[in-house]
Amino acid sequence: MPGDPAGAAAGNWPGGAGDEVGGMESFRGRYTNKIDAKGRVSVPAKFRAITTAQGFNGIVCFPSLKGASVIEGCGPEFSNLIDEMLAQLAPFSDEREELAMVLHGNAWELMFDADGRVVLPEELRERAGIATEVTFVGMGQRFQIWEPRAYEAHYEQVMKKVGSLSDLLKPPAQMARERGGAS
Amino acid sequence: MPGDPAGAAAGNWPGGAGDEVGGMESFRGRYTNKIDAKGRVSVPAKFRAITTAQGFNGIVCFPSLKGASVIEGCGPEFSNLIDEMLAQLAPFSDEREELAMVLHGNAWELMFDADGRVVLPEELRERAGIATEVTFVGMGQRFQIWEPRAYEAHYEQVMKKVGSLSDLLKPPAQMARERGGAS
DNA sequence: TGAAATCCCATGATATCCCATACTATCCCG
DNA sequence: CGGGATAGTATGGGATATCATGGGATTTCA
Repeated sequence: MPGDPAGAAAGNWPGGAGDEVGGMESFRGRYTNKIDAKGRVSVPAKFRAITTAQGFNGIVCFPSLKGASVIEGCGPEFSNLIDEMLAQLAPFSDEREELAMVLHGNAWELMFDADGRVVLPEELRERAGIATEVTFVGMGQRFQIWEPRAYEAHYEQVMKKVGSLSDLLKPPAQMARERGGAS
Repeated sequence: MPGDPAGAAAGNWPGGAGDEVGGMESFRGRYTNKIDAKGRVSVPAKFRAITTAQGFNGIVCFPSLKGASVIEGCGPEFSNLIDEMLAQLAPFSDEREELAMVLHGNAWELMFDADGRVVLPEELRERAGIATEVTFVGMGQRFQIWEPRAYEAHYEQVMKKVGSLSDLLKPPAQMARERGGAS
C-alpha cells in the first residue's frame, strides 16, 4: 500500500459534507468474520484504520438503545459525541441516568491485539445472539455488529421498506427552500 | 452503440460548471466491460477522469434503493451529497438508521489499481445478478452498473415510457414561475 | 496455582501491485 | 486523402503484500 499508513486511510477526499457531519471518516461496507475458540474476532482492517486514525487503538462497544439484537460500535469521536449529548440533559434527571446506565455502564473499550482482533464481552454477545460469527455493518459515524443470520433477515426487511424512504433524501438546497416556506 | 460516448467526451467545455459546488461533471455514455478471473473490471476511462478530478482515485458503490438489480456508482461529490442528505434526518430515527444501513453498510469505496480497475464486492454483484460482464451507464451525477442483459431489458421498458415524460422537462425559469403560481 | 486473557508466530486465502499484450482511435506526415 | 506511427485503453497473468485465522507460549489476576 503506497503511502497509506492507516492514517491517510480510506477516503480523505476534499470538500464535501464529511465536515458537516462532524468531520469523521465514514464506516462503510459490511464484513463477516469468525469468532475463534478464544472468543477473538478480527475487526475489519478498514474499520481499524478509522478508529486508530482517531487516536484509539481499539473500538468502543455498547448495546443498541432500540433493544434490537445488535451491538453498536464506534471510535472515540462518536463516543465523545455521545458524552456531549448526554451532558446536555438535566444532571440528575431520570432520563439522563437511564441513558448513562446503558451508554456508559454497558460500554466497553476493546483494545486491538497485535493482529487487530478484539474479544466481545459475553454480556454484549449474549444480548445480540452472537456465537461463532459476526457481521460488521458500517453506519457512517459508527458501525453495528450483528449475528450474520439476524442481519440478513433484518436487511431484507429494510430493503423492502427503503424504496419508499428515498423521497426523504433531498438536496440541502431543496431542504432549506421547503423550510423557508416557499409554496 | 447509440449516443456516441466518445463525442460527448468528459465535457469540460468553456464556462463549464466543473468548479462550482452544485455543478459536478456528468457521467455520460454507456460502456460494457468484462470481469476477469480475479473479479476485476476496468472502469471506463471517462468515468475515472471524473472521480479522480473530484479528488478520489476510485469509485463509491452501493445498492439501488429501488430494489432493482443494479449497482449504483459515483464519486466523492455525490457520495458527500448522500451524507448531507442523511445528516438532515433525525439522528436515531428508524428512517435514518435504515437508509444508513443500505447507503453506508452496503457501500464500498473501491480504489483503482494502476490500470483503472476495481473489484466489485460479492455482496453487490450477487444482488445485481452480475457474473462475467457489466454495463456502465452514465446517469449524470452518478452512474449505474448493470448485468448487460438486464440492462437491455430495462432499457426497452424505459424507452416505452419515456415519451410521455417529455413534458416534465422545463427550463428553470418556467419551473420557478409555476411553483410561484399554482399549488 | 489455575484459569483466563494476552502476546507472538505460522499459515492459507485473498487482494494488490506490476508487467505484458492486443486492440482501437487518434495523430502525423507523405 | 491515405497509410503508417502513436498513444490511450481494456484485458490477462505472474509475483508480492495484506489480511483473517488458528494455535502455542507467556503473562496476569484471583
